[in-house]
Amino acid sequence: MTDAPHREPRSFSDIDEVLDMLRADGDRVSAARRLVLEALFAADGPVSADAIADGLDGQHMPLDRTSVYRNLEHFEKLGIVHHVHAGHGAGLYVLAGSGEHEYLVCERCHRVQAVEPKVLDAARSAIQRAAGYRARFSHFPIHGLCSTCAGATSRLQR
Amino acid sequence: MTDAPHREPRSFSDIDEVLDMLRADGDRVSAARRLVLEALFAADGPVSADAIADGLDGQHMPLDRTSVYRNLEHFEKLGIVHHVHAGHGAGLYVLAGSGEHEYLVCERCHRVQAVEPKVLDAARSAIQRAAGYRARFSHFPIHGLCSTCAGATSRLQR
DNA sequence: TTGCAATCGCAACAGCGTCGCAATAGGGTC
DNA sequence: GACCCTATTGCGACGCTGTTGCGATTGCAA
Repeated sequence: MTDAPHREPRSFSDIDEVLDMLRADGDRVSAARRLVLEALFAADGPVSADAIADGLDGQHMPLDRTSVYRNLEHFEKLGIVHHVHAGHGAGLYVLAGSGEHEYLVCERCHRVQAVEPKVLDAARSAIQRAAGYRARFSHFPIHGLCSTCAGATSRLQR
Repeated sequence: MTDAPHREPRSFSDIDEVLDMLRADGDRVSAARRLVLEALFAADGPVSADAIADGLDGQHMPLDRTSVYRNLEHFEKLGIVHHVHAGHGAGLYVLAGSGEHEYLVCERCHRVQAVEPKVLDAARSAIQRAAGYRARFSHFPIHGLCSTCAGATSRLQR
């Protein structure tokens, strides 16, 4: 799970568009590649490499973990995929097709929420002012309590 | 590296104070425990369990990794130590003695900077407003570029 | 000094990710 | 459609981080 994409994120909305991007690159369109992409398109959020290898739900034939990791890394280099570290446990992969996102993870319900980077710009400025850091939450998300869990917790504490 | 401390962070400034806290708790003061604490006091920031086991610099006799992990976890339950995930790689442990801290990690130079929680309160409010999350950066830090590296990067890009 | 439970250290294991290498299979060419 | 070349696959093994089981050791209280 090497960092740093080699290309800018690329936009697409279709699996065939991605396959064409691969072909245009001189890459082969193998069965495994197709299945990894199908799993990513089928997922409704970031998913682990293992989940993809198992076919998310056991639908498709199980793929070799190594190949899945290699393809995800390959896709990441091409700007088709990127990954997030949502806490302990495995890294999670998402299609980059709809532009960059940043993430928030609830420490209690473990839900991973994606937001447009501009949503966090005010927070980014505050961090810049307070600590001099230019923060990015696309690879390592913000951790905390989502509103639902925060509500539940404070109700319990009362 | 189980989460959730069992006690509130406790304050202390001295290794003997900590040893007394252990004794007061009915815990034994073993050689291994003493060495782990010495390593934590000697470190000038968060350190990995392996670094502690190796004696930071090979000064003390190497300790068993398992024992180090078990002691760190034990100390964490007592509110003496807590740990941070600074990126890929191993978790990092710090004494809790001087109160809670939150962390920022530079994605480029990998330096881990600790700040008082109140420094990030404005950012926390901005996140609360923008996404409804109550953010905590004490266990999973903020990632980004520190001012030095951000400066170096923008200079290179020019 | 003795006795016993807390702690230790070793060996083994689990999860995540990577590497090396021989076998397979895309896909261009004839 | 057959052929060839090499990108890609899948297997086995490994590395790192952390955990578990268990017999041996050792604090420490009596």
